[in-house]
Amino acid sequence: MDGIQERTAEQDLPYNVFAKACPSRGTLEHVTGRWGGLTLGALHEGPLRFNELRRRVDGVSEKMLSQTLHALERDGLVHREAQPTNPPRVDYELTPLGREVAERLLSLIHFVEGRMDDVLAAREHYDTARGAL
Amino acid sequence: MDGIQERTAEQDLPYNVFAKACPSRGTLEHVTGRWGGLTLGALHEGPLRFNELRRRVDGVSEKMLSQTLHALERDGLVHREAQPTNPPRVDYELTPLGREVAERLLSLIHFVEGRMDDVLAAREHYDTARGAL
DNA sequence: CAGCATCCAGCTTGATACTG
DNA sequence: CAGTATCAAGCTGGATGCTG
Repeated sequence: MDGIQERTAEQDLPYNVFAKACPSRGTLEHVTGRWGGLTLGALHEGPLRFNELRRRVDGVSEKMLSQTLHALERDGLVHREAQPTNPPRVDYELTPLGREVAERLLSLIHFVEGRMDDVLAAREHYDTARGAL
Repeated sequence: MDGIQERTAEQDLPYNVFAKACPSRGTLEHVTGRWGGLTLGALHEGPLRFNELRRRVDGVSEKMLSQTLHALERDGLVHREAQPTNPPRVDYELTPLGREVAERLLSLIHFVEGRMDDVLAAREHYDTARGAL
């Protein structure tokens, strides 16, 4: 086995996602939510403007992207840079903290992407086993 | 409104979460969803029975846990071992694939937990800056 | 271009009750 | 214990229209 840190989930941290009332739960949800993860992932490549981001994150609506961006900015993961030009130009980019979060997220995303064949196979197996009952 | 197929600066993978129609998107959502992540995190410590899991994942309802577990089992991330005893006993545990996913997820979770002070500070800053307008 | 406000369909969720 | 079934409520998110 590789040298994975074999710690049991609860360490002596002040914050614990497993507790319902912990604020870390909320932040984790912003990060892993439907659009949060994809937004952070897209921004990991570099700064993007609002509509660039929208095209990049396939399927997101204007409203949801705006909402997502606000939540991430509030959590200090994304920096918003508005230029008072006409037409307006606004760039979004990851903060150093956001970059670290995005890296860990991307590690998960890429892993899942890389193992989709296994997942799909498991799915098929599960479904046929069920159908046979 | 078709999706962008082009990959970004990413690697050359057949699956791409950024595309709306990619099945990896669904799996990623099972994994990072409201309860999926916490469930995988809890199971990373070892096998747990249904109600143990419920207690561990604070706030999850019976129904949501059941639903979550089914999705994860179908995706091949969790293994369900039922013993036909009375009263019934069912153990859930991660598959090897599930363990790898859980590790990456936990890396993210622990990172977020460890930086919550920064997040909370950013939040406060954002809110007071807004309120001042 | 970069958004905010509003409306509302429908999906998600939580209670509750019930089964094996 | 380990779930399933059902139903109401509420939140999510898309469409639309408007502003600077």
